[in-house]
Amino acid sequence: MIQHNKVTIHDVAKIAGVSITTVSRVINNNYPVKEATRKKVEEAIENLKFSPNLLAKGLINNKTYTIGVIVPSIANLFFPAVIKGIECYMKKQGYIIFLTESEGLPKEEQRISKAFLDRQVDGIIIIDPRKENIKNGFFEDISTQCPTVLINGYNKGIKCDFVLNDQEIGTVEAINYLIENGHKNIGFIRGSKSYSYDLKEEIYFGLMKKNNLKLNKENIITIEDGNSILTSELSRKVIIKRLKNNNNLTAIFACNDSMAVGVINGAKNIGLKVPDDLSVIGYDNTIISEMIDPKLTTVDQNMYKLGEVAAKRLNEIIESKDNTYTKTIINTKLILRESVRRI
Amino acid sequence: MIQHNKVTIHDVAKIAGVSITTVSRVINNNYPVKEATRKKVEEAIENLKFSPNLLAKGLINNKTYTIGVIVPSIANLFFPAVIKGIECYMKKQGYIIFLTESEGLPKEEQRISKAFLDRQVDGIIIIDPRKENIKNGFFEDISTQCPTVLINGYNKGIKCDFVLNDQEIGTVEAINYLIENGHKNIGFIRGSKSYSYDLKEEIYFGLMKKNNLKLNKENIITIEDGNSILTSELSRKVIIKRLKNNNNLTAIFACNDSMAVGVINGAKNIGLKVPDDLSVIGYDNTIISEMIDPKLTTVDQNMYKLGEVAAKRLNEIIESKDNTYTKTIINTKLILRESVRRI
DNA sequence: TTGAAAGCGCTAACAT
DNA sequence: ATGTTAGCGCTTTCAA
Repeated sequence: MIQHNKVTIHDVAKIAGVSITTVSRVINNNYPVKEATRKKVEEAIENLKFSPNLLAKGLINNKTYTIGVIVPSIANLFFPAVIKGIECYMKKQGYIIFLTESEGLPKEEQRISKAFLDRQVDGIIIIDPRKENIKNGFFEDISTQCPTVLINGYNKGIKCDFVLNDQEIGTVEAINYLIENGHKNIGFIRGSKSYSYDLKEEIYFGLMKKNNLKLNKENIITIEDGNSILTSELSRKVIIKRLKNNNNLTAIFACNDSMAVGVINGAKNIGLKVPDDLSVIGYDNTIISEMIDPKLTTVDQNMYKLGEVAAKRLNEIIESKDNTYTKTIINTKLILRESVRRI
Repeated sequence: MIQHNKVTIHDVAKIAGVSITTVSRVINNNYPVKEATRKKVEEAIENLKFSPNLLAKGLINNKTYTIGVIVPSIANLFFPAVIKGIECYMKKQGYIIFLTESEGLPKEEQRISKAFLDRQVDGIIIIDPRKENIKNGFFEDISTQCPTVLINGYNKGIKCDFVLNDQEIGTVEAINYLIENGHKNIGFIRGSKSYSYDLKEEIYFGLMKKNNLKLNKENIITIEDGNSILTSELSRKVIIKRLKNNNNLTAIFACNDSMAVGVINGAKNIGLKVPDDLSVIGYDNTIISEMIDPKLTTVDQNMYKLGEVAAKRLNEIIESKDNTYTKTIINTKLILRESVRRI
């Protein structure tokens, strides 16, 4: 590619017949410039289609109007909503976003964070950060070098800014809803490794106990990959096996919508009607919950707001309005649709 | 936020007791350095946790290892797959990606492109670029300033690099498949404004004619927004209306999977079984096509590959291996699942 | 109101 | 093999 010689502030100065200092003053409008001079400079800028090199500016100002965002995967139904929330907010502040996928690998999170730092980003947001990197102090370290906000990850005693959805309340509401509707034999389907699944399972146990409902290990169904393109299909298969074996369940709580979809399809496959024969409740309120038949009753994670609030918080840190570490909880909301019935 | 003083090449030089030039040489490994000196420098780098400022490097080298990607919307089922294709390829080459949403607005595409240029990106990829900005020469102009590749947008006579999926063949195969399966009354559902819908409709008309099938204006169903969260629901409503009015259709071609899902759900709502009473074929092969019941027969757009090929092409341009403009067509593939039956 | 000059952190001749 | 110096494109003292 033959690179055109980029026009610089020098070219503008030459054409306008002034010094580069004056051009800079016109551009940034931060020192008095005689009106006539300003006109000349503005014309030169216009004619040459000059636009300042932000690398050079960044080098001096220690400000790039750039932030970095790390996400496990973008080809997924809910992370994009969070990202959208971040982007909409930051865009208004004049920022542009580096977006990179970690594929859920702790080492990748580290590599990417460093790549961001090298590029002098003004801030970093990590969506669904790996527990490992929270616990080992990696993000605490990054936080000291650059404003950082973690979305949907948390560990006590770690000095970082956290923004979380209220998984606890969300899960409680969902499972209580099943119980209130007369369900006693409630299954629980989850992915293998994530703080989120552990937390939800804990709550499930607690509520079952509290309501004197039968706790059966067989009712906990775990699939390997809870968060990929395969999740729905894995869930479908496993649920068919489970229901064929021993179907005493009247309802299932799924840790996310993809699993819920798999459960619904699996139930259909073996001739069970949802919600007539089996009630299903999901988590996340992704777009799929509107598309599936029956429409999915699920917990709205408020992903967009999660992103927006994290961005807002990041902006505060960047602008030094606040230098304490905070933990912000975003409320969830149970969305009633068609996949749960009263028995 | 209290910014720590960042450690620079000077600090390393001081600690190692050498000049900054020597440090630079060790880092870039491009000039001979005595082994002992190298050791000293490497130790200093290690101790200070030095990492070079890429703004400064970029300023000199005219190379930022950064590319910009513009996409209409990220909260969508198929763009993320394209982006993933781009990211995976570019990541291997050491690049990092600016990702920004245009919300389908031509002015935004322009604003963002300029923001990228100001940040000295090494290249730009636009997914689903607005026709307006192709035709008015905007992207042609950008192409002269910076390596640029357009995905799924095209106009004759415009000097740009294009990467496209073969919508023509894809549509022909899909509709022919319906015809081969004995369908004669075939409906067509589309969004309102996009080159893509026009093209598909044209092909639909052509094939119907060619096969002496009845062409009925009523069989063309247009919904306002073909590409948003609302698409599926809009399609569901409109199809219910259409089928209730006058149901002579045995099959429907949907311009994308979201519409197809709406059609399937609408059919179910009024007691029609898919594919027993109505066959449905989609376009895109998004994740939803596997999740819906029945699983959707659709055209695989090969979104990942689309992104990958565009990235590869961009890389070629950046590395000056080629300075002609090319048009690359990615083949599509009909994916047979469960939503079409022979009659 | 304007300009000269130093310098942001780095690289690359050029010199030694 | 190593260091000195100019300079990438810009901002900001300082001086005029």
